[in-house]
Amino acid sequence: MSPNQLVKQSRKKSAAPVTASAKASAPADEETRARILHAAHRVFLRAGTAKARTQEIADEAGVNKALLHYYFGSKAALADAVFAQQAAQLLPRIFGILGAPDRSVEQKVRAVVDEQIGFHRANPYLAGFLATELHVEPDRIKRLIAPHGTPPLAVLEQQLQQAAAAGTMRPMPVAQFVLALMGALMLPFLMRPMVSLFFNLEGDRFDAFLDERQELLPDFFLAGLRP
Amino acid sequence: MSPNQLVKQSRKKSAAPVTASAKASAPADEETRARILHAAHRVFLRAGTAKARTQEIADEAGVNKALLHYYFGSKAALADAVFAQQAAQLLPRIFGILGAPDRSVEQKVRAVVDEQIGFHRANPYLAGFLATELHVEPDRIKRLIAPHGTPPLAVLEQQLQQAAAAGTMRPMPVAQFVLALMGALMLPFLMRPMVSLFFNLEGDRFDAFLDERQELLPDFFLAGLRP
DNA sequence: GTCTATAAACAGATAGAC
DNA sequence: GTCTATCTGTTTATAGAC
Repeated sequence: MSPNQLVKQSRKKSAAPVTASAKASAPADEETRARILHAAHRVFLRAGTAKARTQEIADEAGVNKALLHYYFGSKAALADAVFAQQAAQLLPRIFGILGAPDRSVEQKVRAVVDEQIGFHRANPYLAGFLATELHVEPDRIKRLIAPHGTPPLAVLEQQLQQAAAAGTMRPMPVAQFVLALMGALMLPFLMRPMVSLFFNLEGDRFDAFLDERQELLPDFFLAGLRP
Repeated sequence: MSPNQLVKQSRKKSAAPVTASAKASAPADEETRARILHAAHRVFLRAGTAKARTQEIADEAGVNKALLHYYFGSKAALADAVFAQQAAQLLPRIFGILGAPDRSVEQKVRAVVDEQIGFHRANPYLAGFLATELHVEPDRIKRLIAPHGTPPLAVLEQQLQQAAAAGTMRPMPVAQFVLALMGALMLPFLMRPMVSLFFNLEGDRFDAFLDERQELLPDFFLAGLRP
C-alpha cells in the first residue's frame, strides 16, 4: 500500500559514513535493526500481526526477508517486540499523569484529556492495534507487560476517597472513573471507521470533533464527580 | 479449542425427518447453512477473520471444508456475513433506545447502561471482534453497514438542546455525549485482558466490577450533564 | 448436498554464496 | 551483514466421486 511499496530497491545501505570507532559499539548493525523495527511498527500497526506480511515489512525497510530472521528470529518475536514497544509508549503517559502526587484530580483530568487526544491524533493506529492484539492474543499482555508492573493508582484513589469523605465529590472507585475517562477518550480511535460513518465525521470533521471533545470532556467528567 | 474438535464425525445429517413438502422451501439445506454460519460466528469472533481457519469452522460445524465454499463461496464472503450479522445484532439495541421519542434523557442513559452491560456480558467477544475487524479492514463498514442507514440521533439531539436552552443541562453535542457513554461502557470489553490485569479484575472480580459499574455509571453520566 | 482427494497459492523460515 | 534461492508447512479453494 502507498507509494512506499515502489521504492524497494535503491537503498543499498551505502550512506552513513561510519567512523572508525563506531563499529565497536554496534555488534550487529544497529541502524539496520532499527530500520526493520520501524518498518515492522508501521506494517503491524496498520494490518495487525495476523494479517501483516513479513515481505511487506522487508520491502518497507528496504531489506530482504531473510534479514528479519537474522535480527529477530521469527515473525512472532518481531511482533512481540513491536507490541511491547507500543504499549510502553502509551501506558507511561497515562500512568505518569494519574500517579503524580502533586496534581489535583482536576489537573489530572485536564492533563489526561489533552495528552491522550494529542497522542492518539499523532498515532491514530495505536489504539486499534492494541485492541486487535489484545483480542486475538490475550496472553501477550501477561507475558510482555505484566512483568513491568501495574499502574500507580494509589495516589488518585486516595484523592477520590478523601474528597468523597469530605463531601466535595461523589464516591467513585478509581477503576470505574479511570475506565470511564479512558473509554471516552479512546473509543473514537478504537472504532474510527464506524464512528466517522455514524456521526458524519469523515475527513476534516473528525479533527474538528476532536478539538471540540478536548474542550468539553474535562468539564463533563469533573461535573460527573460533583456530589 | 474445546472438546468440540473431537466430535467432527458422527453427525451425518440423518436426523430431521423431512416432510414431503418441506424440501421445496429449502433450495439449499438451510439447516446446514445455519450451522456453518453459527460455527463461523464462534470461530471468527474469538480469533478474528485473519487468524481464523476454515478448517476449524468446518470442524465445529460438523461438516467438511468443501461445504463452506459450496454455501458461501469463499472465506472472505463468509467473514462478511458474520461481520454484518454481528453488527446488526449490536447496533439496533443502542439505536433503538437512543432514538425512542417517548423516553427522557435520563431513561435513555439508564436503559443503555443496563442493556449494554448485559449484552456484552453475554457476548464478551463481540466488541473486540468488531474493533479488530474495523481496524484491519476499515472499508467493510461502508460496504456492509452504511447501506442500512445511520443512527436515529435527531430525537436525543433535540432533547439535549432543549434542556440546554432551558438551563437544566450543560450544553453537550449529542455525538460527544453518546461516544463518551459508549466508550465507558465498551472499553472494559474492548481491552479486557489489559483492564483485568491493571485493575486486578481476574475471574469473578470482573463480574463484580460490572455489577458496580452498572450501578454507578448512570448517575455519573447524568451528573456530568448538570449545568 | 456432502464427501475425499488434491491442486494452487502463499508465507514463514533456512541454506549457502558473497 | 546481506543477499538469492529454495524448502517446508499451511491454507484456501476446486475437481470429481457418491
